[in-house]
Amino acid sequence: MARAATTSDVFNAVAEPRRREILIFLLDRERPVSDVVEKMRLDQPSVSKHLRVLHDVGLVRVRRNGRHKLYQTRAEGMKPLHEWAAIFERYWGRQLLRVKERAEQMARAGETVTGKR
Amino acid sequence: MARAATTSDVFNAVAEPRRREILIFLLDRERPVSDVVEKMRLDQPSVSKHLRVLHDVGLVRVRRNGRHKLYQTRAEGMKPLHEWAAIFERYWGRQLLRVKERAEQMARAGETVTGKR
DNA sequence: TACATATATTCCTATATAGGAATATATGTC
DNA sequence: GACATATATTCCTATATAGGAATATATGTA
Repeated sequence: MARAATTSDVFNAVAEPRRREILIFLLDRERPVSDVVEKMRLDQPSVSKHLRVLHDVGLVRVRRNGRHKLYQTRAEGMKPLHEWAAIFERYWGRQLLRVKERAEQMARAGETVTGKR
Repeated sequence: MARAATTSDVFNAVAEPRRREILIFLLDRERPVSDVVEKMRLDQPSVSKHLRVLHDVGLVRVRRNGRHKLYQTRAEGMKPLHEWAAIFERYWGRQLLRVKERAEQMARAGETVTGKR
């Protein structure tokens, strides 16, 4: 099996660095595709393709304004990713402490019980 | 260009659903590969390969215990992902409000100015 | 309608999987 | 050392890109 499609979920969509940049760029206000092209220094078709992926997974919204299409990041779309990452938050301090404890324990054992290096 | 390597960063590593499952399974304590195999219902080589990716990006730690290797999630490794997702947090409520406002505005315009439906 | 501008889609290719199958490596025990 | 157990690596294949090139579609304007 190959990798899952980039459009299969938010996780896959934001795996691409360019798309993460685009999301930040479109976070504070809506902008036409041409602005993204200029900012990203990517060809227009590439930008359109990235925007399509982001739209498919609900990370941007679009509306037409004349011949422009205005894209903006849908911050709520990031919730699944944020909530998932938050699961790990409560383990940060705790785990660092435990690893440190074990390291010290092993260091003591090395000093007093064996000649282990 | 193809997609970036799964080992290029945390974002790419967690794009794979199985790896996300493994990370949760290994979050509270260290476990041998065989436990992961049993839990995930994947072949052992597949699990080893997933663990390799996770280790390469710093999302798990390993230590040998006899002929077992004990893996555990390194929660701190998730920080980059968590911090990046957190950027979007402050836009959640705000954006929802604005979109609602504009929708109402357009609705009013449709009622009073034109016959637009 | 003809034309310019803005954006999207299609076609192409090199690349990187994810999992299955087979095999290799490492460690413990007798 | 011989053998069993635990884990890792290699080889294989189907699949899905990401970007470049070319083209198609949509909209505004004269």
